[in-house]
Amino acid sequence: MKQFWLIKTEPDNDWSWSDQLKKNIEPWDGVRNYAARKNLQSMKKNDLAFFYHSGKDKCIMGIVKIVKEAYPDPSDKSGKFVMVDVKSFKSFATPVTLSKIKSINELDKMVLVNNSRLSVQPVKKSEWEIICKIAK
DNA sequence: GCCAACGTTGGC
DNA sequence: GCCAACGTTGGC
Repeated sequence: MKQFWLIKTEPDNDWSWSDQLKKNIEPWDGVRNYAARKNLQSMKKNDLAFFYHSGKDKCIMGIVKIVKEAYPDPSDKSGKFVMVDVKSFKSFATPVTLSKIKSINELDKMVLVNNSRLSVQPVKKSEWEIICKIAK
């Protein structure tokens, strides 16, 4: 069964949606958190993930597709952490902001709302569909 | 193995 | 720029 995710990035000093669009396929490296790693390892090829900007924007910019499942992250010397490859999939006509998400009752259980610090989060199918509807 | 102290993240 | 929340570290 296909699963849904949300991955976060800081567009100013890290990686932005426009960078992602330029590159098309890009390894999602640099995750150094065990909860996030667990989620990365649960990702399956062809799963979809929201691409979220933290910091100034605080909105979901679009969707990426997982094109390669978890494999060792070469930027991690300890060899403990993994990364996946993601491919640009769809750009939202209207980015979905955090305040919008918070204003919707059905979305108040989202990990994004309750644990904003986790950088790789699972998203429920129902939540996914609501957000896609908003973004068109 | 517990837990206090510290550092980092991210929304406001 | 502040601070709350959380994760990690390290001493015991």
